[in-house]
This record gives sequence, C-alpha cells and structure tokens, in this order.
Amino acid sequence: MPVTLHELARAAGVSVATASRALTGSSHPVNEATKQRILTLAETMGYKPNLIARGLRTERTATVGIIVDSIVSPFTPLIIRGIQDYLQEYHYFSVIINTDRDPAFESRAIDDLIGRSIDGVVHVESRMRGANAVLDLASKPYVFVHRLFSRDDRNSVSVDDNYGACLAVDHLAQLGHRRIAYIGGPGGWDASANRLAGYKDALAKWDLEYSADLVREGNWELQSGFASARYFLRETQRPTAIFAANDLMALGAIYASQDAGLHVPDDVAVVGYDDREIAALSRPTITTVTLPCYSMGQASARLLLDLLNKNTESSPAVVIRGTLIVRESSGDPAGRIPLEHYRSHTTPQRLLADESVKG
Amino acid sequence: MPVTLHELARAAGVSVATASRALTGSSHPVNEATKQRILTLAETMGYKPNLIARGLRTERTATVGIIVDSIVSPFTPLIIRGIQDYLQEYHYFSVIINTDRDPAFESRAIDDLIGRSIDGVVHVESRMRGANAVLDLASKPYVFVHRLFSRDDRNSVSVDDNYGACLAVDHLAQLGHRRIAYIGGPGGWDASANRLAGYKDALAKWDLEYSADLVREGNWELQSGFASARYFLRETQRPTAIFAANDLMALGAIYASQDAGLHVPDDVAVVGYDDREIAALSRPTITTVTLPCYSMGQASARLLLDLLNKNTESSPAVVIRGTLIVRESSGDPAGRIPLEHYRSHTTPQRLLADESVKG
DNA sequence: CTTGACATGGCAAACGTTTGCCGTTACAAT
DNA sequence: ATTGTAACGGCAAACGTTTGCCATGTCAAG
Repeated sequence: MPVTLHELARAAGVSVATASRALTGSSHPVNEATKQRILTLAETMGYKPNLIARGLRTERTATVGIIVDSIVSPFTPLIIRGIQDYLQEYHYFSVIINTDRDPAFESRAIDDLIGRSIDGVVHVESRMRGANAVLDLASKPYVFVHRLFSRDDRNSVSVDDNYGACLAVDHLAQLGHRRIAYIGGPGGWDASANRLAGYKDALAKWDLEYSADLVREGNWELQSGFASARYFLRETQRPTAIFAANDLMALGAIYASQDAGLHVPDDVAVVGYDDREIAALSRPTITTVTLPCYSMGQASARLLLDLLNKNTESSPAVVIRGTLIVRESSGDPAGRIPLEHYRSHTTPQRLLADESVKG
Repeated sequence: MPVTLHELARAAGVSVATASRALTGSSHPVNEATKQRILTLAETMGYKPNLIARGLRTERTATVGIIVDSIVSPFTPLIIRGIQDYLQEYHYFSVIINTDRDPAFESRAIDDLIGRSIDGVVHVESRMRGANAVLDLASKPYVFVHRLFSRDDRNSVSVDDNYGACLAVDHLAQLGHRRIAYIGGPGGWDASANRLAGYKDALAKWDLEYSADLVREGNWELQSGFASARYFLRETQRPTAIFAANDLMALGAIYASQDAGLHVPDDVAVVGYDDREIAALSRPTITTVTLPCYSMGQASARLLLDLLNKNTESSPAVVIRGTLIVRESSGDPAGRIPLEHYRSHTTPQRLLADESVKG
C-alpha cells in the first residue's frame, strides 16, 4: 500500500535510479530542477523509503543495538536517553536489548541483532563480564559503557570515581571536618577501589591521617550503611562526617545518626554518591556526587558514530566526571528544611547540567 | 561474510527453496532426513537468517515499536520490561522510541517505524493526547497503555484506580480510622477522578460521611502533599489518617505531620499510591497501593500479539488492579523501624508478585 | 493398466532499494 | 574539426530471503 520509489519515479517522469539519487543526495550529479521536482513530489505523495529494502541493499541500517543488563535500574534509562538523544541528531536509530544477565537470552538477542544487521553496538554493563558475547559481534563496532568498572580499553566510557570521591571529601574538609569516615562499596568492584582511592587522595591533600578505624566496607544497600555508621558513632572519638560510596548507604548512615540522637548535619555531616532520586527527597536531603549517566550515554554514542563514519579502528577511552551537589545533609547549618528544596528530581534541564565531560 | 542460505543449501546438496522450507517449518512438506541434515548443517556452519531480507520478502518483521513519552520515569522502564518479556517468548523484538512529548520527533520516529515496517505498536502515554499520531499508523495494529487515563476503548490497557483507592481506604477503615482525609491529584487527569471516586466509594461502604473539609487537591508533587496535610492537621478536629493519591504527596504529608509534632502512624496514619522506591526507603516506610506497571506491559504485549496473530479486529480493553502493600506509615504500632524492612525495591520476584490481572 | 493423490524438491519471480556501468549531450580547450 | 571532460540520466544487477508453480517419483485405489 505505501508508495514505492517506482511509483514516485514514474510520477516524476524519471527512472528509479534518478529518483533514488535525488532523494539520497548521492554523489552522482542530478539536475537541480528535477531534483526539486522529485523532492516535492515525494513530499506530496507521502513517499517514505522502505528502510528494510535499503538495508538489504546497502548493508547499513542506521541502527545501533543497545545491550543493557537491566533496564529496571535507576541509572540505565538515563544512559539510554543520552545515547538516543545523540543518535537522533545523526538520524540513527536504536534497538534496546535487555538481557537481565541471562546468558541464554543474551546470545539469542545478539543473534537477532546480527540478523538485523545493525551497524554497531553499545554495551551497557554494570558488572564485569567475560568477552564471550563480544566475540560474536566482534566484526561490528562495539562500545562499552561501564558504570562500576573502569576500563583502560579503548572504545569505552567510564566514570572518574576517584575524582568524584575527592570532590566529596574536599567538600567535607572545606567545611572544617577533620575526622571523616568512609563507608565503601564491596570488594571486587572497580568503583569501590577507585572511590576509596579518591577518599585517600583527598585526605592526603588535606594532610589528614588515614585511619583504618574510619573505613568500613558496605554492600551498596541501606542496611550496610546503617550498620557501618552505627559502628563509627560508637567509637570513643566519633567522626564528625561520613562519606558513603552511594546514596543508599548514606541514607542508612543518616538513619543511624538520628537513632543515636545526633542531628544531621549539625552533629554529623553525611555525603553520598550517585545522586539518586532519594537524595533529593529524604530528610535531610543528601549532599552527593552525581553519576553522569546522561553524559555517559551521549559520549558512548559519539564514540560509536566516530567508529562507524570515520572508519577509525578505535576511539580513545572516555572518562567522565560527576559534580558535587550540595544539599542539607552536609551543609545547611539551620536544622529546618526549606520546602523548596524538594524539587522534581530529573527535569530535562537537569539531564545536561551538572555533568562535565573529560577526554 | 556471514553464511547465506545459498551457501548452506549448496553444502547440503539441496536448493535454497528446500533449505528455506526446512528452516522455517513451512507447510510445504520436506523429507525428514534431509530436514535434519539441513538443520544440523545450519548449526555447524553458524547460519543465521538475514532478517532484513526475510522482512523484505515477507513484509513481516517480528518487530513491534514501543512508543513512550518518557523513558526517564519511574514507571516506564517497568512497563517496557513487561512488554519485552512477553514478546520475547514469542520471538518478537521491540524498538523503543522515546518522544519526550515532542511532536516533531514523534512524527519522525513514526515515519521511521513505518519505514522499518514494524508489525505493530504499543503506545505508552502518561497523558491524554490527540489521535493525530495514531492516524499515521492506523494501518498497523495499535495498543495503548495508559497509566493515568482510563480508556473504555478497545485495544488498551489501563489501571483500576477506583479499586486501588478503595483498597487504601478499606485498609485505614479496618484499622479503626473514622476521619480519613484525602489528598487528590490535579484536575484533568482521569486518575485523579477515579481515585477520588474510589475514596468516596470506600467511605460509603463503611458508612463514613464524606466531607469536603477532608479533601484537598494536590499536584502530585511533595510540596502539595505537605501543604495539604498541614491544612488538615490545623483543623479543630484533625483527621487520624491521610490517604494521598501518590507516594510523593504521601511523603509530604508525613513530613508535615512530623513537623506538627505528630507521630506517624501512631497519631496520623498515611497511605500513598504507586509503590515507588521511596515508599520502601523513607522513614517510616509508606503503606501504598501498587501501580502494576509490569503486568500492564505484559498485558499490552499480549493484546498486540493477539491482534497480530489471530487476525481479530480488536481486543477488549484490559483493566489491571494493583494491590495494597502494608508498611509502617499505616500500621506498625511500635515506633521503631525494624531494619529488615529496607529491602531492595525491585527484585525480579517482586516484578510479578503483588500484581493481579483482571479482564 | 490407468488414474489420482501425495510427497518431495527445484526454478524463478518477487520484495524495494542502491549503484556500477554505459550512453548521450553540451561545452570548453586544442 | 577534433578531442576531452563533465553533467545528467537510464539499464539492470544485486542484496538474501520466501513462495507460487511446476516436475518428478511413488504408491494405492480402481
């Protein structure tokens, strides 16, 4: 039922070849007048190119696959949006595959992607993984987005966790805190190591002594933040500030402080990491370092398009930095929370602001 | 580079026609022995059908488009997952289009979908909209998912908000509350009207008098819940329970109660709606009615596949019911919060549990 | 022995594009 | 007048499938 190139060409009194060239802006010259005639005719007739047929012929589909390990995650959708917004400008399309870390489904999905002859892939993984899946698609350009693992590899986007942790500790030190405790992530995650390193770096920068008594390892969950903070607050010389490696653990630390009869931030200052929605809704709201998901998505799309169009073999590894968002849990000296602080978490503006790109 | 049907056929010593029929399970008979030979050969040679070519020939792509107005929303990803999980079982694929309610981008996206000759569309919209976009794709099977608008239309999935609100008020009445206030959503949304109706229905059921003094209209945001609750609590005969039409306003109500020196739930019980993550993280955790996004996604996919495969003209409208999740803000008599309550919000199990389907 | 039905398999057209190759014309340079 | 170059346009092949149609062989019923 849809109008084809043949019909369009016949209506314009030209061959399909000419019509095709007029529409695609081919390098082959075509008379400007006829070109315009074809274009306007295409408009009026409502011609829409059959992308399936085009894909079959050109073996390029202007489609990239996005493989994510969980679309139900506070971070993934933002990354996806970053990717899609960037792709859109270049008239690329994306197909999202949600694997849920199920290898069987993943390999089936990859087969599907191959069958659809997508042009490239962005792989959004929160965990490290073997390279098995990658091999299958090795012939296609491939870009990684790693939220919790840093990769020195080329063709990858990751986060400068060290820098982010420095930001947090800097802030606390600047407020005058000298005993700053740290609740880290579990072992085996690069993010845990890097944020710990950032914590240490910042301490050194401020000539503060690193003490193992002020560091505990959590598991990203609220309870672990709660337990760790309770431990710190029972010490003879309790810390005046706690930096947690994510917002959930920071919230746990706040609850523990409150249970101990301490006021946040007057008695204990707390800083989190990630800038999840909860950080803007809790009481007090949580000072935190943003995880620049949107920018990461954009950067990965940019990398992939470079790979596709400039025929470069590989792109550099991109590392993105978050920024500090100061809220009540660290700063505001008055105890009472101005109501205006409870703003919507993610407005379009917010997506882009607060995130800076490096590399 | 990938192995084609021709190569496979030649290797098996048959024609492409036979190979095709062996692989696709065509109705045309093919000798069982040769069929097996072809299948195993396909396996060893790593043959993957070119879905582009197949799509060109058959004009069916086993792909459905998912058009969402915002992928950055606490609800959309869960709906998407419901859709994709269901589609996956039937070897369908999906393409997600994020419109951000930008009509220009939306129409471009729809053109793209047409060009890709997708088989059908699931439209996930949180707001009501004109049918303009729909017309363009009218030739394709189309299913709506409406989270905040109910549609009597066929080919649509929506929520039984009336029922959900009843659930909440029932719960409060059962706990002995007789003055139950209501913070509603803004006008113009079906969800607001339906939840209000449910509130009234439940009151009637319990022989409780409806009073306009106990109802205020919020705007879904935390502040409005805060302001509304403060208003209620200043009344000479303050309510002992507050039902808010979403979790954010419920949280605002909790904050207002706490500011007024009242304990939740001992002095004021609060129930929300939606079961967003915050409801499981706040202090106290919030009793709420689930918005069964995952089930809605599944149901819409089922509807669409019915449309595609059974050649039915239309499917019935499906209405899905949420369930009540009792947490501390309404029930727990003791003031202190057991730490175990702070569990991960969305585990795979959770996706399916707590949601019941009707119709 | 004839006929019809069925199992099996191949030929080739078709799906709607893009593009290499060739032909024609116009025009400038020699 | 001849040649070279560029602009313009058409023909037809190709991309990898699926499928209508036809051909052959087999076998059972008449």
